[in-house]
Amino acid sequence: MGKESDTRERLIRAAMNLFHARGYNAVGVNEICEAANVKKGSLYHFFAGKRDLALAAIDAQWEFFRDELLEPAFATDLPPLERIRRFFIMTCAYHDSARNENGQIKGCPFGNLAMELSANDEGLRVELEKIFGRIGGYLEKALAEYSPGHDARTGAEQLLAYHQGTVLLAKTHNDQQLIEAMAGSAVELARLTATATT
Amino acid sequence: MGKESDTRERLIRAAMNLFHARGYNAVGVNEICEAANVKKGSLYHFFAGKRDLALAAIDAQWEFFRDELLEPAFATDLPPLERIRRFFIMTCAYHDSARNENGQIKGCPFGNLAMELSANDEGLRVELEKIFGRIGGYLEKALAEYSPGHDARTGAEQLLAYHQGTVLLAKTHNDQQLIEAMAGSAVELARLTATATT
DNA sequence: GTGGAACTTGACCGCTCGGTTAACTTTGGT
DNA sequence: ACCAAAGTTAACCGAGCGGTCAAGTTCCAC
Repeated sequence: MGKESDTRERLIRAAMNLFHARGYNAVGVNEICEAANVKKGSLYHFFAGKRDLALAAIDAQWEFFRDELLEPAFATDLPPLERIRRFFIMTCAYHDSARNENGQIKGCPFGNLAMELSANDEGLRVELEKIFGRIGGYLEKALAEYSPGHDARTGAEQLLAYHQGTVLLAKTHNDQQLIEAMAGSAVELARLTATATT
Repeated sequence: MGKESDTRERLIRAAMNLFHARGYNAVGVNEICEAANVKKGSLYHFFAGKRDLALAAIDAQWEFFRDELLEPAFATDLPPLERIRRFFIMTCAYHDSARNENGQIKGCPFGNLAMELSANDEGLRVELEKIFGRIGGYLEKALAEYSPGHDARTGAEQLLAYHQGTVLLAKTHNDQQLIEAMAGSAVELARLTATATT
């Protein structure tokens, strides 16, 4: 019966959750192993080290983020700009439901790691850069559909920055409502750049 | 002759620079002591611990940020919205000149720490929240001058989010030019919210 | 059934972490 | 000149870090 070991998956899931909740350097491999109910030797059987596990965790986080947030938010049942609004609203809802044990908002899993690790690990920096590029792709597609022929790429980068900044502020204030409150201005920002002269 | 020991100040300066360059958890007290040319015992003579030193470093960073960036950027020699543009441009120039040894952009000293520590240390979270509030105050003042009677507070929060997100993206792409490129849209965002109906 | 790879386990490694201690030197008030 | 307080120094913690290893167990192809 295809009951292959799920050790590897448990490790990735535990690492994903712990890194998101508390950051890379604040979480030790022992803690990850305990959370995954896996002995440390097994971790080093499947992964070259903590950093390698982090790469796998980032990948898993991306798949989760794409399937649970990006794809639903940018589904084409709504007009383009309303998808962007929905992206912000769903981000707010997620952060509300996925708080830490201490009641603290976690923030963007990619933004958190990008801030903590970009200056220390070029490889991880590039990996997170790629993920931001993919998120930007969703925004760009919506903008292009809203205003064909315009420079959707730049507008997407602006909206991505606005989204990241909003989540960072929400985390710092520990108030996810801030994200939803910014949804309207995000849409206006999108409309503005899509109709700019340049 | 008033040659009081500057040990304490050297520690704060070293901690400020190292925490900004590589983050809180990635930097050890030994490294800080070496950089400050101070023995560890002296650190614990002046500070209760690493966290306490971090608080002092955040305070020093704030004074630097205020004097070198905020005050010059928001000087009233320019009209309100142009001060906001100058804030972005000066942020870009700063990040260009203050790169790490490895050529990597450091990012916002407060945003970095807020992302890394907000979920782990409520006290530090509140401290960084206060600093964001002060930065927002500068933006709010400019917005209020541009459009008296409007809700400058909300607009300031939006611009602060946009600024933080821009710096995060610049750090992740390791390209400070992105910040300057966003200056124009920041001004448009400011104009937009200052003339909104609500 | 047997052999070999995949996987698991727990003991163990060197190292660095944040922090402590006690003895010493300097400093400033009286 | 004296003394206490302030500051400095180097040796020293226990703990936890990321990582290793060799012996065991499970699993599957043949």
